[in-house]
Amino acid sequence: MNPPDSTPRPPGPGPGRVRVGPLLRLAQRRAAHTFADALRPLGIEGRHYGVLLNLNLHGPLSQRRLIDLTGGDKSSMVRTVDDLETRGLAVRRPSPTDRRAYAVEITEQGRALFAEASVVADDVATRLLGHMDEGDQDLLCTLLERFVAAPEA
Amino acid sequence: MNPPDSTPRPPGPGPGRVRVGPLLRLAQRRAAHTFADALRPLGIEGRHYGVLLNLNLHGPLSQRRLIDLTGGDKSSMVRTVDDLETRGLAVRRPSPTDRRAYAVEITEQGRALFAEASVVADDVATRLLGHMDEGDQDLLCTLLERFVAAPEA
DNA sequence: TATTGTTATACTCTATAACTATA
DNA sequence: TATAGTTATAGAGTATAACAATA
Repeated sequence: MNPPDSTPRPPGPGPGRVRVGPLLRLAQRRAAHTFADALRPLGIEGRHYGVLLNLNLHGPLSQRRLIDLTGGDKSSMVRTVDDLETRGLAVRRPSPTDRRAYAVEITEQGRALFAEASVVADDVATRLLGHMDEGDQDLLCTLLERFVAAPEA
Repeated sequence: MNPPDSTPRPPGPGPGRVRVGPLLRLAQRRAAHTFADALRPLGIEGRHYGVLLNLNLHGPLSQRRLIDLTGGDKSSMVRTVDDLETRGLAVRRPSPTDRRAYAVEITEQGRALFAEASVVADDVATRLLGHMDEGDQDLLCTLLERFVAAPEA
């Protein structure tokens, strides 16, 4: 039968945890679209920005390490680093410690474009988070950091 | 009426709102993989679970409304509802108020499988969030709810 | 034996447009 | 004119396996 039980339960603090998957999906899509639109004039996409951010933060990294830090798989990372190298934003140098690996390094041009992109990213973040309390904005980022810092199962 | 930013963020290695994009990407990938693996034995994917969850929560919904609630686009939603209907987990009924639209409704079988899937989802959520403090787990979900509840730009 | 990076391939997801029937 | 849903198609993203060089 048709139970008139259409109880529109408010998304209160109740059964939230099972929704973490669907919620992350929605949140990521919203952020990805906004970022993509904003970065398009700079000629890069989110995946490029993520790599530049980590190269700028941590110094030269192997593609393996970049995959762990930004997500994706080996073949995608090859394409992303190819793109960055073609545009002169990063270079592949031989790793000093592992002859199998590269040390992908950000260039001067890369740093310059990353600085531009960071202004854009900050503006995007402001738009994405602007409807939330200021404290909650930082809290969300902090909790996301903790979430992704999970020990590998 | 935001007060002037009296709490300056450390611009250095701190959380940093500019990282909300890359962080959401990482978080979503982690959750999506874990959910997909766990739901596979039940024969559904994350997108199906998201639709069932909202149908169970809100009652019959148009495909338009489902898109707003779960993300995706019109063609993807057609496929997802097709899948659910083929498996007898949901049915398309004519909308009582709009003859263009369907009222997608969860079936008895749908509720049964959703109950199973929710057990799985809860287990997955426990694994995904298990390394965080209990309070932080709920807080993350609550903040994600607020994040995706942004007024459409 | 395992791992880094490359290449090739297939598959899924996404975006877009055209179309209908309604509003 | 605009919207709900369908269909078709192209493009991007993703997963997978094979391979060479090195650990």
